[in-house]
Amino acid sequence: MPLQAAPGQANARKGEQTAARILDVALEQFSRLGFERATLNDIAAAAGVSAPTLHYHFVDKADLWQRAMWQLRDVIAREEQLLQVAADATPLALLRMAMRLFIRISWDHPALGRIVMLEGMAGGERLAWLDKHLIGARNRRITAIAAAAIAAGELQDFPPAHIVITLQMAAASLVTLAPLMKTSFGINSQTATTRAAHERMMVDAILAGFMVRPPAKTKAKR
Amino acid sequence: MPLQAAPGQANARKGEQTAARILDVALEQFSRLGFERATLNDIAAAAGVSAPTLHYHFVDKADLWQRAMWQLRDVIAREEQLLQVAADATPLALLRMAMRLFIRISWDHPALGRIVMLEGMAGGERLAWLDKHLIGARNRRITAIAAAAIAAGELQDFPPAHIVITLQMAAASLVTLAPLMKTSFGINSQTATTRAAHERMMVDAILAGFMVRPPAKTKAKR
DNA sequence: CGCGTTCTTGGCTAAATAGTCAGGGAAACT
DNA sequence: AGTTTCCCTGACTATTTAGCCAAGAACGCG
Repeated sequence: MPLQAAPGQANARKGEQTAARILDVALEQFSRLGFERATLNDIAAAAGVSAPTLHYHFVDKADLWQRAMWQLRDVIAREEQLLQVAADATPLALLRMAMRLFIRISWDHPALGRIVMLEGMAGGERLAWLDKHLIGARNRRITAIAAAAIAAGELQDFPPAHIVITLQMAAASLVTLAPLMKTSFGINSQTATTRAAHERMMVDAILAGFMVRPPAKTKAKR
Repeated sequence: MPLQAAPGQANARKGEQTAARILDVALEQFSRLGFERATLNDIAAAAGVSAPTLHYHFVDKADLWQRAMWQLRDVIAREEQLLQVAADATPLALLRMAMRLFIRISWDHPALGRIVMLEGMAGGERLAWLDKHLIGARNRRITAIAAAAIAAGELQDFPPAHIVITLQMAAASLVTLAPLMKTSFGINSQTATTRAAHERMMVDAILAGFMVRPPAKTKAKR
């Protein structure tokens, strides 16, 4: 069940435009509030339509949720593609690349991180859907990369799944918890400088910490 | 607004017992589902009382939420105490200690991590309350420790707040995202072995990664 | 036992929410 | 212009939810 047609089409039927607008709003609201906290009334209002319009374009609240999530499909597919292209690099290089991609996605599409956290801690059918259609394959692929890096002696020997989840959470933490950062520290997570500092930290500290202590030394970067 | 009396008292009035039972259930449900997803009916049912009983013991849903959260006060206070006692250790040692404590709390009181994530990504008045009464002082205290460690040349120079949040998220990730771990990897996060592996990883990889590369070498641990 | 206090409940209200439906307006095609 | 298809809405319903109240049950204490 992909989207009905390519978006942004010049002469897209009018309905598709409003459907797209609704989906944008829905993704935002669902990812911020979760499935039940987000109300159809609010989504409709924010999209500039009235409530029954939602039921014209989408059969259900659940259907709307799935369609909204499906928008993220392209984002993840693109990531997958990039990893595919570089598939002959060393596992460690792949992992570093995956991490950078994850940070980029976290900043450019913060909804994804929020959704994964929200549903990942709640469990249930929506998590099952996400695992099946959005994040499962990707999680397991990156985990396989980590396992390969361990087997190649490039990474310390910890459970690969632990490594991957921890890296993901660490990478997404600043953006996903943006309100907390603001409240507790007065820090605005969305800025480019914050992102740059975080990316540097993830590579130079976190990923470096996972690497097997080098025989001699790493390429001194700073 | 502390709890009405010391719990566990032998001849605690009957009402206090049920109130305590309600608070337990409420903490669980609120932390799993968030404020609005958790319903008073469900909480009452799970606590074995009928709905109006909640309004006898607590004025409001909001009041119930705050009281439920307040239970975590002791947990955090105890942590604070331990850090206080060791206040003369090096900043790095303190930070390592704080991390270990955080991991312990994550496993023993998983509700805390869930709440921080839920409200920390949603923002709003409840996050403000949490910051004021539960996690704000603690966040800023640990951040100060990190800053001291940087100043002492023990830690790489990244924004202390970034370090602290990232460490916390990494420490709590496995337990907080237990359903995701189960769904995507078939891993049960709650087990002691999982926890042990995670703690080892946090110290040997993550925290080690943050440390300033030693002049010669670290005390080879393994 | 008698009586007041503490605790709990069934039965209610008002508000909000997901979802339905018939009708109307706009666009497109003939 | 006429007509068909597409798109949207106002007005409704059923259900769920937080919260209220009066009555009664359980308990403690003289």
